[in-house]
Amino acid sequence: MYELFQKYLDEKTILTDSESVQIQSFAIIKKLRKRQYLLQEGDVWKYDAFITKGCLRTYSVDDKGNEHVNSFSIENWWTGDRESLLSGQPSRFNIEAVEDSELVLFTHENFELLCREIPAFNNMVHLILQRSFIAAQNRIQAALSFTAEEKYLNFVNKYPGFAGRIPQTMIASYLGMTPETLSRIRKQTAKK
Amino acid sequence: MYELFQKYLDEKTILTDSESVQIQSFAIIKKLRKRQYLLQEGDVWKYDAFITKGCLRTYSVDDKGNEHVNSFSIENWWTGDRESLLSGQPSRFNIEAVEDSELVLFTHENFELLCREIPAFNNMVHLILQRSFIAAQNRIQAALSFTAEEKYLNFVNKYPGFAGRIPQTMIASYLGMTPETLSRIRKQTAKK
DNA sequence: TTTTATGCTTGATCTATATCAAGTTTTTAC
DNA sequence: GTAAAAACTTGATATAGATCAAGCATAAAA
Repeated sequence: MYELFQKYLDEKTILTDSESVQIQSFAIIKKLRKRQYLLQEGDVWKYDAFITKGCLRTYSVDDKGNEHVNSFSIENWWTGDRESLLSGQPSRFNIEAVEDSELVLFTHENFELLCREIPAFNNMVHLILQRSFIAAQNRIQAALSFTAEEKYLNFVNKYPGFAGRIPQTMIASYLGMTPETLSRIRKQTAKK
Repeated sequence: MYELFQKYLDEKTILTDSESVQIQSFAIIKKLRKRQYLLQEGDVWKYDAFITKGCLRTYSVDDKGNEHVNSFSIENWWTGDRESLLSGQPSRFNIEAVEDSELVLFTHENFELLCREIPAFNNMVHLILQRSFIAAQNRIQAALSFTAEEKYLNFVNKYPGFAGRIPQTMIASYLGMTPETLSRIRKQTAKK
């Protein structure tokens, strides 16, 4: 479904026809069934990945064997492991499809070439990165200063629709609480 | 002390003489005494700021009047409020000098001009942003999954030298715990 | 140098959330 | 369509860290 990515590009940038063609020529379409992995811990991540359909989760496993959900990504978002991409080191993360999903991949080499040759594309990428950073800052603040209930309400408010399609266990992990706590919070807030 | 910024540039990029001159021509030197503010909540932040000497803290104040330290920045780092810069909206943050400090400021307009005209400069900025994002991701993980002791040890390990020059109250706030808890942790870990 | 403010430590108690455990509902797989 | 596996709920108990309070140490100010 490359058209969905094309639509995204059209919304975010102004490209000439030949630029659009060049971008498309590098695109790799990838489909994942639910529970399939896009990336597994220990592998080096070498792509820039845009999601046209579905939902993925990025998580790590700590020394004690506990999973920690790092992020969710749905259609019209990007995913991947920026740290592994930048360092060339094996990833600490797993990226798994939460639903059947479809992606548009670019090898990072090609992606960088597009950034160099197409200023509008470069600007778009830069803007996404800035927004990601700002979102990360806000999440730090929430993680450090919110109560469990505030974290959940903030999450639902910020990402409406996520709560419905992602298992609660994963959301609890993303918010840094146990599934039991999340279950109790949902019960309480439903009352109000 | 512009030379310190020049030294930083020389380490991070390769610039022609005329590019260096252009960059310097936009630089604004700013000195802050301890406890002076670089930015106050409600003001719009319009710069890119590099610290050549000293230490600053970025914090916000929540509804209940509690301060939350968002970040510390020392010499050879950048500071500012990216959210306000990007959105043009009043900042939620205060940036205050923890020590007497010296900075090199660029108005964001000039900074963007430098990014557009000097590819090496643009690459450097892009790299800094990527690293900042990765650091933010790691901090999220620490905030959500570490115990108070792990948070402190991780902080000391990651930023040796910070612990000595920043009041514990501020470090506690940065790590999302009370000063009392940090004090007890320091006592425990000192024994070992 | 003395005074005042600020930051740090320590103890006693409280509370939000974790953990453990068992039952129920929903989803997946054959 | 039925069995097995996940996911969710609910209750009882435990605990890390917060809060409250008071005294001590260090640094700024006068």
